[in-house]
Amino acid sequence: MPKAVDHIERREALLAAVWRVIARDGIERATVRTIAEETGWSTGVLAHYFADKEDILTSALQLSRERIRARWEEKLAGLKGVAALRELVLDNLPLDDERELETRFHFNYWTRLLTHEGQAAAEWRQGPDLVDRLNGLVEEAQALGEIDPGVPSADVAERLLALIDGLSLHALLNPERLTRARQVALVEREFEQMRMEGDHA
Amino acid sequence: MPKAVDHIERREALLAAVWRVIARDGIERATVRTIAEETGWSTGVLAHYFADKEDILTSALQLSRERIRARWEEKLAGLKGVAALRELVLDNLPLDDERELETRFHFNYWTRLLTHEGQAAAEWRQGPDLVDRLNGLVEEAQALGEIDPGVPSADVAERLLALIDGLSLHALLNPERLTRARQVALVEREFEQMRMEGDHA
Amino acid sequence: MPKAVDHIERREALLAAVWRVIARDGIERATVRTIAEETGWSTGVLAHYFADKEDILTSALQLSRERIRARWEEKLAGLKGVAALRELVLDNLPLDDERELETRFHFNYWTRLLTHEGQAAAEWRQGPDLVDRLNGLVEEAQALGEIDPGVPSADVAERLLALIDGLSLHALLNPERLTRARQVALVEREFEQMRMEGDHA
Amino acid sequence: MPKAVDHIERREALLAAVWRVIARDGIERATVRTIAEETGWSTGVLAHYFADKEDILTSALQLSRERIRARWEEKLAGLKGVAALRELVLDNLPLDDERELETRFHFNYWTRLLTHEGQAAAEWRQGPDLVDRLNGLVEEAQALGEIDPGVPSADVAERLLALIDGLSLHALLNPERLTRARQVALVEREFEQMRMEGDHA
DNA sequence: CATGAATGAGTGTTCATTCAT
DNA sequence: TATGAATGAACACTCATTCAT
Repeated sequence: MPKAVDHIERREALLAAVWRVIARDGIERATVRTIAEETGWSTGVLAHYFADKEDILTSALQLSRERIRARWEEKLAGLKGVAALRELVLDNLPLDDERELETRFHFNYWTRLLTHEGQAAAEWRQGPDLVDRLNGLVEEAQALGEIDPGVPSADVAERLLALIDGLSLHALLNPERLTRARQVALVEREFEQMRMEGDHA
Repeated sequence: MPKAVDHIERREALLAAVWRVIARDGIERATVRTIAEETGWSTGVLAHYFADKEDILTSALQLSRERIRARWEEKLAGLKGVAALRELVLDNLPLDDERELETRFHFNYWTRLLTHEGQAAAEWRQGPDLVDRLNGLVEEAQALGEIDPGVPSADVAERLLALIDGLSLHALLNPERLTRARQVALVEREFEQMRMEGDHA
Repeated sequence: MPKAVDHIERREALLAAVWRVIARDGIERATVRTIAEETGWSTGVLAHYFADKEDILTSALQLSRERIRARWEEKLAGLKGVAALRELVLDNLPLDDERELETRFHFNYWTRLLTHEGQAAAEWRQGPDLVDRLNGLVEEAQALGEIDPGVPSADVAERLLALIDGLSLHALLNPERLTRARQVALVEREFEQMRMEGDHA
Repeated sequence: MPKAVDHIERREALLAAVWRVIARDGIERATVRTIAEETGWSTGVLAHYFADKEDILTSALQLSRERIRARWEEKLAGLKGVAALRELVLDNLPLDDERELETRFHFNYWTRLLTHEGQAAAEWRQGPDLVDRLNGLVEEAQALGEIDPGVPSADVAERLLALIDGLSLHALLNPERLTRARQVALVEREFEQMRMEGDHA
């Protein structure tokens, strides 16, 4: 009998290599050969676990999303309203190496989405429902009287989402200007203001 | 006497073709041959005016930036403080087809920037200095008493920049959710709030 | 004590799977993996019984030839001269699905034979000695006075052989034009004529 | 200006290389690389003149057919009935090196047709209308009283076609047994017999 | 100045083959 | 004896780049 291989584990190891390659070299340079090199195996191995290059990429995205979602569950456990919201926003910034890799990875996907427009875009587009999650927590915070209920929750959520991805992008592009500390500080100020508005009203 | 060819003019004509191709077919499809066909010249002519395909694309980007900057001058003429700030933010959102293409193009470059870090990155990075411009106008608005002078102008500028690019990104990714009208509405609300805070203080 | 496996029996079972795959999917699609799946065993097992993919296919061919020869014995039993000749010619036409597959397969090999001339060509070439068999029966028929003894038997045999393979080929290429019924009719006419010539002389 | 290239001439030169490769190595070994090597150019050149590998192969077939048809016109000029028929049959046998190459080439196509069944088969299938041509000449010969008008012309044509391809095949497979002289002799005997039958009736 | 013929490295993909278990 | 994980060469195809004309 050949070596027993844990398929799921192996798949995840391969996909992790995909993340690294894309984060490091960009999705354009993420060829099957490059990915194979990063995994330490030959190109043929990828054919065992994935139907297609497309399948490789979408699987990598999917796994990443699952991990992120799992992390949310963990971090948000026991938190409510603004406290949860704050945690969720901070979790989605590239504040450590792991999340910086994630951020690079996802930006690359988005760019691909923008250029390949039309293809299997729809599948990729359905992100980790961050907007919905933000929206739910905003509503919760409003119900708890933590923030101004006068502003539509969707607007607050959309602004937070824009803030997250805008800060993430510039943090990657100009890490000297937008240090991790600075990102946190800006988010804190944002939440302070949100609370103030709530008090104000 | 050789045919007198206005290099600059010709270059711009060629770059205009690059834009048309990208706008029509997407960046992916913008091969040297496709671009050459669009210009009406042969592929070889591109070699005369550009070193590289890379050079073709970066030149197109640069030209785009010059045009954007020129548009700013025009739009901001006679405006001051918050009014100018508002105009500048709105100008940087993908609110018409031209700017949507610009945004798409710039995102593409930013992603490349994330990976090609060593090389011509520095050159690309010096973008249309939007942050500085935002910062200057924020300071102006603070001096005019339009917005709260208690908040560091750099923070306000950074947040606006994040908002611009965050909204831009999501507008491209989810045009149904983040329609042009919605983008404008969200920006208006932002400025309303800024003013309120100013009043408040 | 190792499991006792009847090599010959197993080999034939595997080759039967080869035939099924080819009949179902075509020679092109008959990959080692496909064949292995059809056998119900793993791909590795084929390596035990065959040196090569080439070996798999030639073995399948050889088995086919043995079966054909066995079929001849059966069909020609008790027949002599023209009657036997007629039966032999008809047996070598693609008049049912099994023989159509055989024909397809043999043509494929002949074409390979045209190119691989040096190597195992000799081995392949020694086909089911159809010419010799035809020749023998023609001589028999001549001896029996059924057909004109004036024509060299080798010529008659060669023409019949050409007829067989020419009709077979076109039957596969243009099954609408050269239906099975039409093939039989043409052969019958040929034999009628042969007899007439015999009578005539 | 770059070297002026006669596109048609170049195309034909490339296609001649395709013939040579297929006749020599078989259609399976006729890869784009092999063909390119035979042409003496790089693989990229083939991309200039042909859309596809499929296009390369079908173009090669088409050109070959055109040449054969042109040769018919030439050889049959001024001939009628049986004389023309005889010439046409002989022309389609591999009686010189050129026609042997053609025969090898076409047999390879047929085999591909048999295995790839279903694809662009229809296009390839429409041969150089040899059957129709044979049929026409048989009718002519019957009208001229050269051969028995009692036998359906289609049957005679079909038999001649089978004879042509059957002999061709075996001439390639067993050149020692079926020499060129022997092929001619067999054909002559066939025509003698046809005439005899005509007289007889 | 401009051409476009020619190059050849690089792409995703398939698949016969090998071999440790 | 049998497995199937792993290999890596070969495939058709794309395309930026070069350069003789």
